[in-house]
Parts: sequence; C-alpha cells; structure tokens
Amino acid sequence: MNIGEASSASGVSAKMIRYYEEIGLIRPMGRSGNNYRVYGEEEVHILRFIKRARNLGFSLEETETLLKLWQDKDRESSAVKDVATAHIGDLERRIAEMQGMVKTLKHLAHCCGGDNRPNCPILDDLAGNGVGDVPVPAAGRKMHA
Amino acid sequence: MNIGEASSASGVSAKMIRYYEEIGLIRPMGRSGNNYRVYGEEEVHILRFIKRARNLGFSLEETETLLKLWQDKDRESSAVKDVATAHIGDLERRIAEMQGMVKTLKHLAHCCGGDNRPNCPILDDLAGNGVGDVPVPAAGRKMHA
DNA sequence: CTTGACCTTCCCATGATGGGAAGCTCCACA
DNA sequence: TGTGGAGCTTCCCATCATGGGAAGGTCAAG
Repeated sequence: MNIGEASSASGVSAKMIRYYEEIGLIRPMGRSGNNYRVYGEEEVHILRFIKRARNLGFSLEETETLLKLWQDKDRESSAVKDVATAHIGDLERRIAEMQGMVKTLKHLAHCCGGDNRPNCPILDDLAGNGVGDVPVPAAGRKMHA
Repeated sequence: MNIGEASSASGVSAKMIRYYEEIGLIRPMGRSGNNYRVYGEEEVHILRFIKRARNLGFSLEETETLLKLWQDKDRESSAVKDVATAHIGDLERRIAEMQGMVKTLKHLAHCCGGDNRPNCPILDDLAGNGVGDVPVPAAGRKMHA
C-alpha cells in the first residue's frame, strides 16, 4: 500500500505521515523499488491511533508517549492515566480561560446598541473605560528588570 | 519615552511592540537622534487597547479592525458588535470542542484502573477498541475542510 | 507515446511570541 | 576621563502542527 492509500485508510494526510516519520513519531517506512513508501495494516493501525489521540487534543509529544505505552506490554496503566489526567487539566484550564472571555464579551455586546450610531461600550472598554467587570489582569510580568 | 518604558506602561513586551510596528498594526514611531523609538501617551493608550483586545482573545487581525473602528469617529457600533459577536461564536465553538474531548477523556480515565497493571481502556480506545460511547468517528468528521 | 495521477524531496507560510547574538548609545559613578 | 552595564537597534531562529506548491521521477491506461 502506498502513502495515499495509507492516508485515506487512516485519515492522516500524506503530508503529515511524512512529517511524523521525519520527527521520529513513526519509524521510517520501507521503500519499494521506485522509492515509494510501503505501508501495511500495522502501520495504518498506528496512524489511526495517532489520529485519534490528536482528535482528543493530545500534542504530538503526548501522543508519542501514549504510542510508546501502547507498544509496551509491561506498561502500568497509571502512566497512561497520568498523561490523560494532565491533559484533562490542561483542557479545563483553557476552557475556563475562554469562558471568562466569553462572559466579558457577552456583557459588553449586550451593552452595545449595535446600531448606526458610533457610541460603543465595547470600544470604550478596550480603551480602558470599563463598563463594569474587567477580566484578565495578566500584565505585570518581567518589567523594569 | 523609550520602548522599555512604553512596554511597562502598556504591558506589551518591547519585542511585540516592534513586531506590531513591523506588521503595520501600529504606525512606525518617530526616532530620536540615537535611533531610539519615541513614544507618547497616545501610543501607550493604543498599546493598552491592543493588549486588552488580545486578552479577550481577539486575533491581531480582529484587533486591527477594532483599532480602526475605535479611531473612526463615524463608525457604526453595529460593526464593532459584529466583530465581537463573531468572536464569541468562535470561542464557543472551540469551548464546545474541548468540552467534548474532556468528556470522552474523563470517561476513559474513569474506566482506567491507574494501577501497576498494563490493562488500560484509554489505550484500547485510542487503538480503536472503544470502551462504549465514543465520539469522534475518525472517518466522519473532516478536520481539513 | 502521451497524459494524468501518483510519488519523491525541498522550501515557504501560518500566528503570536520568545530567545539570543552582535553592535550601538547613554548614563552614572569612580 | 574611563568604564561598566543597562537599554536600544536589527537580524535570525524556534515554537506547534499543518498545508501549499514547485520541480522532478514513476506508473498505468489510453
């Protein structure tokens, strides 16, 4: 099976399959006489594993860890669970951050007439003239040295 | 005021201030005799506006639009509201996507012993042997578009 | 033999940010 | 007056995962 077929069988683009090989996520594939990469069911299975891990938001680095654990018959399931749990925490942090943004934005949008007049509390808020609650202080880092 | 001072006054790093200038988000600053960029209150105000827009998750492109609307005294507030509303929708879509991931992951993690035995439903699921309800049908939902 | 669909490698772009090098300027202090 | 260091300048590189596209080889069907 050539790369195109492996691609449609796994849902991973040919471009990405080559990239995964380049960064060492998957082993370099054997080549047929014409220098084309050759794939078997085994490889497609691995690619599908990667695809699913990516769909769940795991980074390629985390995916690599999971892949190694998958192939390690002596793994401890706690190692897998740890990776998953950390990822859940990461997702929840990002979700909370975005929810904060949505909350503020909805409040501002609600206060904005959205008509043909220039008066706009959204811009007022961005300009520093808050309409109420102000999110994300987030500024004061490495200043002044 | 030099770039370092403008940076701590606005919360935008000097690196980013130069970058914003480079991509045309802000006008090139005047230079003093020593070739240092010179900033005034006006510019710091603009940088703070950008900072706040970024904190609310607006892209630099959206920020540019908002900035122009801010400076356009004849704007219609509906234009601003449209940008904000579209962004809210975008955030909500991403939140929903991540919540789906979290839901699946929590289910899997819940089913995983997390002990010293190799048996692991998380890996089983990634390998294609679902543990029950499994969203993300690898073939059905096109990431690409 | 030609055409077109594949495959190969290589380079570039994305978005927003940081790191760091090499070289300049400025200021304070001895 | 010299010197050190902080701060400024530009330039290049890295991130993360992905796609676009060019230039060229290969294969199968017409």
